[in-house]
Amino acid sequence: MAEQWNINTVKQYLIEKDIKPSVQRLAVMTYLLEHRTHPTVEEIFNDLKDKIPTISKTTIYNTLKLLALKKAILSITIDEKMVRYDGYVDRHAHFICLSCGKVVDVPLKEMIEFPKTENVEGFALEETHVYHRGYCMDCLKEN
Amino acid sequence: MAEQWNINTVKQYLIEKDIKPSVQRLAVMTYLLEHRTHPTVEEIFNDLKDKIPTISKTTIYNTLKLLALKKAILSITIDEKMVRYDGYVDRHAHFICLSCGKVVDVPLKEMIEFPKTENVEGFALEETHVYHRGYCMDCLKEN
DNA sequence: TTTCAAAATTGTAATCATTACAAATTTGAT
DNA sequence: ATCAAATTTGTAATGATTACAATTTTGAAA
Repeated sequence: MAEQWNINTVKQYLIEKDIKPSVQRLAVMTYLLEHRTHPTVEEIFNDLKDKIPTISKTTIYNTLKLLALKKAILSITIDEKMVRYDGYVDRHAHFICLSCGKVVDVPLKEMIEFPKTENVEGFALEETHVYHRGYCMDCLKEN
Repeated sequence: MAEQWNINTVKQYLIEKDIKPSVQRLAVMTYLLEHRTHPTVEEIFNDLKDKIPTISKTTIYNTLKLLALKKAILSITIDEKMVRYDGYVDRHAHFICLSCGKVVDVPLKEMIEFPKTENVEGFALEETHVYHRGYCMDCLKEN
């Protein structure tokens, strides 16, 4: 892993993004930086409630909505059932395995070119997502 | 509109895609070819029940799932709440207005290059989607 | 430090898209 | 005309997300 996060660097990151760094927000943001699995609300909640027993699922929802609004994280709609979240906001694509549901990052260099949002006329663009669907190696081997 | 569809050409299209053309499947497929609004299940159901009063929402769900599986249509997960559907399966991107929820097609020529799915190593890729989020002209004018 | 209003968090109840499932209907080959 | 398989349908269940009101925390001013 290229970067190393501690409580102060994460706190600083949130402040830069105009987010007041509460204990819960720090925990969610840190979780997403340390778990590059594109977790769901359920997964984040289940893991965080061990460290912060009083945390509620509504707070996870509120926090993720705020972090995404402030562009500190990405919300990923690649899965038809649940929204997934990504703590890394640099440009990259995503892949979901239609068999096991796993979501992984796809480096940009494996694509010809990331679409230039600036080139779409007549709209004020906020974000662009590239999603791939298919079957991962692990699932392909099993069948 | 470049293409003109009638019941026979749609029937032929379904057969080509290995889908038995029932009345309901023809109605859903025709609806998607004639309404390029990326409708939801609710919208399709509400419009079709006038022509086919006995049609059920479950059939709409079943049919859309089958059509998407056979790659006769696209299922679009650009909207966090509901899946939307597109009767056109040629390569193009989508844009959703974060204000009014409208989903429109974005021609490929407005992007540098559509990502080449063949270039992603280690996965068997089925589909690739490019989604843009932002604000449409109509909503920008109002604010 | 005390006070107090604004912000944040929490728990519960409601919403609503989607799915499960079993019954009813239709289809198509014999 | 028969009958099994495929399709359609209606209802009930599921489960992610949101609404909302109550509680707690924060942080500035006295």
